[in-house]
Amino acid sequence: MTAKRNTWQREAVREALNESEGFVSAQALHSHLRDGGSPIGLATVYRALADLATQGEADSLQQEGESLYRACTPGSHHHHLICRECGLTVEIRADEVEHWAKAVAAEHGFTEPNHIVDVFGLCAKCSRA
Amino acid sequence: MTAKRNTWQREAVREALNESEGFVSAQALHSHLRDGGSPIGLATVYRALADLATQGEADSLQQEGESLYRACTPGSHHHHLICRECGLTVEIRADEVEHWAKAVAAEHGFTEPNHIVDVFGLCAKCSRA
DNA sequence: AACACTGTTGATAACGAATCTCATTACGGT
DNA sequence: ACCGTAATGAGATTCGTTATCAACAGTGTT
Repeated sequence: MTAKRNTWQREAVREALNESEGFVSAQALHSHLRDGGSPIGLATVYRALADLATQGEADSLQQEGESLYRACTPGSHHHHLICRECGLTVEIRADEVEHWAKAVAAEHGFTEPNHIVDVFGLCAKCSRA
Repeated sequence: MTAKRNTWQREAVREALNESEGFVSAQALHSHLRDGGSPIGLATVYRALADLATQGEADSLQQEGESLYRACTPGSHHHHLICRECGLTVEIRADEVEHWAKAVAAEHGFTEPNHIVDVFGLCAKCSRA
């Protein structure tokens, strides 16, 4: 009976992730938690984030050689519109793109298609500055 | 008169990149060059690849914490269909996606939209195995 | 062709993100 | 309360990438 246990650390990471606007790095999240008085370890934050991503409770993307994470609505496939400046993130559904990806893959004989689709830009607020 | 100089090292990297099928890491390219008898340094390979990417002669993507590079047709915006197994890569044009990305960005007040779009899958050959 | 100027190279050190180790802790069922 | 074992965490380790800096080599000039 290998069972997954519930620890306050995992919950702390989940909460901290939910409080964060936009994508954050594991290290940033760890610092934030420590600043908040939590004695949580860095390795644990990495593990918790990896788990959350696996379970579909968090999305991740790679930027400048590091992984960034963000809480997301579980069970729904979606993509992100991200502000390069402030990190503000909007979830976007894009059925057209899903179909396109699948079609393009099939067209070239590829199977089991995955895809990475992210849009970066400057949000309205940052555009004015 | 700050001028960029032509060295055999840069040319060697460009050639090695053109010979490679699919995306390769800087380290892999360096090993390949050394195996071929070239005494080129690792740092130089990194610099050359970064330059090529900046000049639009190479595309790069991040996978599992490392940057991969590939020669590409300069001046043309395109995306990639990549085999997870063997690395075979196909350049794909996708005007629909370009428009979609621009539209979605504008819709949410975002300006200067960039986007990352890559499709992964198993190519016909690898699908059979 | 010799020269000087300066961009480039490369061995190595340094850095940083992420993972591994392993003794200790603590969750969860009995 | 007890036990089995998953989870934790401080530190060491791995690994990709970048910085350092003295030696080198393109490039334009004389």
